[in-house]
Amino acid sequence: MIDINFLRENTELVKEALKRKKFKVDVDAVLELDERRRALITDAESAKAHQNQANKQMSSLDKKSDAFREKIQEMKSLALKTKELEQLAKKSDQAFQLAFIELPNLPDPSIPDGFKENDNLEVNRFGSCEEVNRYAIPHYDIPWFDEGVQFSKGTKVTGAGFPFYIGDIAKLVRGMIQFFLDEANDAGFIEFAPPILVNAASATATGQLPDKEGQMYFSPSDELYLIPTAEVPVTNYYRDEILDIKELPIKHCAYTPCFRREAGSWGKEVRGLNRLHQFDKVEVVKWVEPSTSMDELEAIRTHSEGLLKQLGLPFRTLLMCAGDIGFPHSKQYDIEVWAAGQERWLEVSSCSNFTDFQARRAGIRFRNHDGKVQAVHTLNGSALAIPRVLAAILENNLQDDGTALVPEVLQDRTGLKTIGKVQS
RNA sequence: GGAGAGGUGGCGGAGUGGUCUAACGCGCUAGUUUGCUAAACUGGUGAGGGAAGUAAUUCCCUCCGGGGGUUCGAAUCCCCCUCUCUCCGCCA
Repeated sequence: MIDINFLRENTELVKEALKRKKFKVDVDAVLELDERRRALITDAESAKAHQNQANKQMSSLDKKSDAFREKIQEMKSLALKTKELEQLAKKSDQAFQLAFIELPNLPDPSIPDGFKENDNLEVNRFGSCEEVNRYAIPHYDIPWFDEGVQFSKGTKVTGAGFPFYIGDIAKLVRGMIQFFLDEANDAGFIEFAPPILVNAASATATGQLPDKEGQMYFSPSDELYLIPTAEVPVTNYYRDEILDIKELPIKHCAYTPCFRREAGSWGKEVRGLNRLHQFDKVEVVKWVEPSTSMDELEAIRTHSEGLLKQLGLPFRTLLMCAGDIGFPHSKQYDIEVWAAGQERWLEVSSCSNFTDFQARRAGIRFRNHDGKVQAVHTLNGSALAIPRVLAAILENNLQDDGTALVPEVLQDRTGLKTIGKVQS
């Protein structure tokens, strides 16, 4: 959530900033609820204070005296009135919280305006997508692809979008996970192996709830959500804690499978590995001192870009426009890999600065140099999402004999130099 | 899954209806003393929210695992949930 004090004091500025995002909000309604809530809280608290004081006097009275009996009668009605006022205050506070939590984070001034894909600003590019590999074809059209990534078996066992990876492809997936984790470790991210089911409080803290309710798999009997990204359990590790400023920045990474319902986005654009309900991803997460967070965002972006460079895959980095970034995001880069067979860009990483939005919501704070408790800034980045990287490797690295060259950094980890069958 | 015991501040730990403004100890911190360190002594030491003030600050409300209840009044009594420990069962 944003800072309520900032909202009260800079209402117009907040309104203008939120107009840049795609979310419909009614700032005035929130402020009205806030005022109403505060008035009712003041009423309830002064009634309670009065009652407390009267109660204190009672302890000095003899319980058997008439004075005590009289006082009790008086107190009964006082208590009743206090309870009523407290109920009103509680209800109005809940109404406020409900509306307040629907306000998205403010977009950073440095990001471009816009609501469409081509409003995003390309800020970096590596490799060439014009220099066509004449052997490249879409990964799902590669003759041996169906054998290595078995959608039909996955559909039988689970449903669409849950493929089996077989043999060398499975090894390649494992090798990538290993490579990404090794790189993150080398960059100072301490590894987590987190739970992949989370409760509603966690999903709310990181901003998946209420905004993306329908996008997560949910187990009603346990009231647990399957994580859409490792960000959720990893960020919540420090929920409701006050961190020591000397510990900052805290850096963690985690490999997890990720689960997304992707309701309503099934179709031609999502063939093969382009979009799955379950996929593997390595995520990096940081908790930082607020003044450093924009630099830390650049560091995450550079880290993720470095992975693609080492894999030798062409990519571009987009600075996302205000209308295209997520609910809790302030600034976000998307990194897209070039899939030479499909001749399209595939998003393989999203690097985000949530500023203090997530941290305030999640109660992750630190004691600043003045000794005051303040929300940290949280950031995260995919480093990287595996199926689309796999798709890019298969497409971009196809050779004249029909096999695909395994990137050098993965060769030792997998024991493979090439993947697939030689064409007969 | 069954039985029992528990969950109190940063930590240990007392408290079984009003004097809890949570004792006492440890830790941390400021000061005094001191050639330095240590020790001793003295004071301070949480979070969230509300009101007033430019502000430093002051006053108030809430918080003893979570939620609900009883009561004029709950850390304390009742109900539900949850977690930890011990024993038993089951099990990758």
